[in-house]
Parts: sequence; C-alpha cells; structure tokens
Amino acid sequence: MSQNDLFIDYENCIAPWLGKTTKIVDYHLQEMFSANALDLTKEQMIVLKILHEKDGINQNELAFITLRNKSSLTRLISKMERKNWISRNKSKSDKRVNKIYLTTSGRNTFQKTKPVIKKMIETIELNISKSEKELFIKTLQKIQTNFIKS
Amino acid sequence: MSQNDLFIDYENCIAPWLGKTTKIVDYHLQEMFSANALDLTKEQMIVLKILHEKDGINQNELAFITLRNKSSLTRLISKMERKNWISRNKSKSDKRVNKIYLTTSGRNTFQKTKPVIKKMIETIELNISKSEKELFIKTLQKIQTNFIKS
DNA sequence: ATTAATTAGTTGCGTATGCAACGTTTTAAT
DNA sequence: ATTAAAACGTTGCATACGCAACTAATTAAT
Repeated sequence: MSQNDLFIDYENCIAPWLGKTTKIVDYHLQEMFSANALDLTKEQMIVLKILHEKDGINQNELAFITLRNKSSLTRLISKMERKNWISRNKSKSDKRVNKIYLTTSGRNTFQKTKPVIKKMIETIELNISKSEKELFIKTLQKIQTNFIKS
Repeated sequence: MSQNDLFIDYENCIAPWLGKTTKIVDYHLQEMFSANALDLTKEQMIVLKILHEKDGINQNELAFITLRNKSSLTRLISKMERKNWISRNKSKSDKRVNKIYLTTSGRNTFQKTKPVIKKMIETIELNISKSEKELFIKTLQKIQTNFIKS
C-alpha cells in the first residue's frame, strides 16, 4: 500500500463537518436552556419528549429509542426521578421491568422547553429553504442507512 | 399566545436528525477503533490530527480549535500524556503556557488510525454523490453561520 | 514601582456515556 | 421439575464535558 492511499482530505469529508456542527448546536441549545432558567440537559429533554408521546414504556425501550446504553439510561432516569419529573413503576406482570411515567412536574417542564426548542429550530434553519432542508434530511437518512447496512 | 404556536413538527426539523445521525456515526467510529485494537477515543484522535498539522501549540489554542472548554482540554491532554502520545512543554517566554507536542508514539498512533478513518469516511459517504456531498456540507456551514451571527 | 486586571492552566463538582460484571426474575431446555 | 439461558435493570470503572473557583504568571494602570 503506497503512502498516497492514506491521504485523507478532511476538509471535503462529511464527518468532520457533521461533528463540528452538532457540537455547536448542542452547545447553543444548552446555553439557551440556561438562559431561560431551564435546569435540564438536552438528553433529559429528549426523554421528556419521548415520554410525552409514549408514556409508560420501560427502560430498555427508552434506551433503544434514544440510542443509549441501558446503563446510561438507568442513570439518566435516576436523575430525572430525583427531580420528580418521572416515576419508575415496577410492572406487575414482570417484576424485572420498570415502567417509566411522566409526572405532572415533568410534563410541565417539557411544556416550558417548547418555546426554547422552537426558537432553537428557527435559528438552526435560518436561511435554509424548504427544499434545501428536505434534501439535507434525506442525506442524513442516507448516512444512517449506510451504517445499518454495514 | 395560542396553543398552536407551540406545536413543533420534530420529524421535519433538522436538529433531531442531525443529533441522531451524529450519535450513530460516533458510535460506529468508536466501535471501529475497538475492532482494530486502537485504544483511543474520537476526541483523542482529533487532538492527534491537529497536533500532526500544528505541533507545539498551547492548550488554549487547542481548546479553541477543538471547540472545547479549557478544563476539558486539560484532562484530555493529561490522559494523552499518560499514554505518552503528547508532551507538555512549559514555554520559556511565558511560564504560564504549555506547548503541546506530539511524541513519536503519538505520531505512530495517528498513522494507525488513518486506515480506520478512511474506511469510516467511505462508509459514511456511500451512495452520496459529489454534488450531494457538497450541498450537504454547504448546509452544515450555513447552520454554523446561523449561530455565529446570533 | 506597586497595585489591579487579565491570562493559562488546574481542580472540584455535577452531568452523560459505554463496557463488563452482577443480582433478580423470567423463559427455554432437558 | 430442575437446570440452563436469556432478559431487565443496577453498579463499578473509565472516558468526556462545562462551570466556577482557584493558583501562578504576566500585563496594564496608577
């Protein structure tokens, strides 16, 4: 294998741009939460959102949906339980399973994040047309598929 | 403000797709490092890459380039120093400053990551044409700009 | 020249993450 | 029916991250 085969033109590759952009987005999202006195992380917000749509699912399902390791989810949920945003309920039919429910407080918190999320989305999508956005998302989906297939 | 103003159609928004895709990419990158017996993280790899191009910069510069908090960089560098991949050298002209240099071992490690990175990039960019890729990166740049301006 | 402000880097604390090992409970296999 | 295997969730260990407070060194201000 010649030395040339190992030349990588990083500037024209998707991965570095993708990583950097996500980092910037994540940073500003967190900053906006803080600025709006919302004491939660992006990860906690995502869990709130999913439970808002699908209350009562168990930790494994929640971990799968959020692309998280089950141990990571255990701790995430524990912190949210301490904040009284969710409750763990042992399933009657299967004593191994915890069913996770949003509390009223959790539901309220999620509602409070909505204006921030909305503002965030507007900022991200500034100057990006509908067709450009659709194409962009299509490419993202293609990248995801590339990994599922491999 | 009506309830409707707070409706968010997440499926058609960039942010969730972006976050999820990056998560998948990161996960598989880490997996490929492990599979190839490369005991390093994506973050360490990025530092190796930057030092490979710009040896002897200080921690603040390195933190800025990698979009990292200086405290985060301190610890990242410490771990890489323990692995003997980099060395901290106190600047003679300014005793506050640490200049960071790649060691031979660090340089070798970076070379070893190259085939993995190359494979990774090929996987990510499978079935994505040159023009699609360029458009995609342009949109990513636009998103970054949206935050710099705001 | 002395004092005040700034800068570079470190450390404590809290958060998130994955892997591997573990206990408990359930299901499958014999 | 007993044993083996699998599934669900937790915990220890290691990694990464940001904020705030801190030390040491340098620069600016008086």
